[in-house]
Amino acid sequence: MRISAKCSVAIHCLLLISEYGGRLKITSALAAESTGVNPAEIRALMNLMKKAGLIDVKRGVGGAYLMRSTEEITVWDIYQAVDPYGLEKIMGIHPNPSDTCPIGKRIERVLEPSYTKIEESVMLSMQQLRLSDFVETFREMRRKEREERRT
Amino acid sequence: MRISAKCSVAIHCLLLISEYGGRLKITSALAAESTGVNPAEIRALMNLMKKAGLIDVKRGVGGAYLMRSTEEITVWDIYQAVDPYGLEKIMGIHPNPSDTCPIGKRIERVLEPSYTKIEESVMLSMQQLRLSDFVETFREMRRKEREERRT
DNA sequence: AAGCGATGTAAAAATAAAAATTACAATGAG
DNA sequence: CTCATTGTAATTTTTATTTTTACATCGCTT
Repeated sequence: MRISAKCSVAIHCLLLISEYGGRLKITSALAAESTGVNPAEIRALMNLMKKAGLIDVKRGVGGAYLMRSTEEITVWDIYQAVDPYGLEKIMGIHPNPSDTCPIGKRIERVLEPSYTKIEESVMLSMQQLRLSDFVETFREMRRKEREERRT
Repeated sequence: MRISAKCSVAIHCLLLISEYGGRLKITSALAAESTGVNPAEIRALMNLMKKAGLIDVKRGVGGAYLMRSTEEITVWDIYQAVDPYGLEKIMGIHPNPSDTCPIGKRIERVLEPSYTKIEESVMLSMQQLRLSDFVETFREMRRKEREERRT
């Protein structure tokens, strides 16, 4: 799992729960198999989503369950739960500017307001994407594939 | 320079050119001193911006110069020049999903359209931010500081 | 209440990405 | 021709992240 695919893995897990949670018990072993990611990492990820109130994970018996409808879970909710400092990765600020140079000593404060704007627009677009959108895309995809096979 | 501060360093360099390029020759050594980043990295960064047509860098004699007005250089221009794959860092997709699991084998295609939307919104907000905005913020900041000192 | 299949989580090890450094050929003005 | 400088490749170092291992804990089930 390079360059933070955390959010993708999290969505993958949520889709497993949403689409197969009724029939199968979604354990870390099952999700690990499906995602290709280590069970311990899956457990850590699931645990973060549990703490954020998105899912419930049963100890002892095992299994994960949605705590909200798929319309009530946005990508922003997931992203925040699972990779809270992720956004800083696109726009980090260099840590050792000169404190004698007029630009250097102000650069952080000069960049900050604009970076905040960018982050806000990411937040906004993530808030507009819901787990239900992925569910629909997935189901639509299967439907089409089935049709194709019939022709 | 951790977690891709490339864009920040690039903006820092452009501000040096814009604000002090008339009086000083902006060399990699000078920019390295001001940013706290290695001269070789500065040269690489400047070279990328040169290739993107944002600045001109004189070989032999040295020095960097803007090729467009500060209004005509957006953060998106800079970001694209300097860190073209940067956006993938916020939303990477896990590389080894199961190809037998119904979710696993479709996950990449399920995620992609939404991720594209997010990237487009980042692009849009970066396109709305110009180098001139940073110049203004910088000058305004100095002006206020001078005023404060007078009281 | 013992067994069992799970989770939660810490710690260690491995891996990969990114950055810093070094080095030097190429450049072009004077 | 000299000199300060760029362009760039190669190497080393550093740091972040992931993977793995391990095990205490949990709570059904029998």
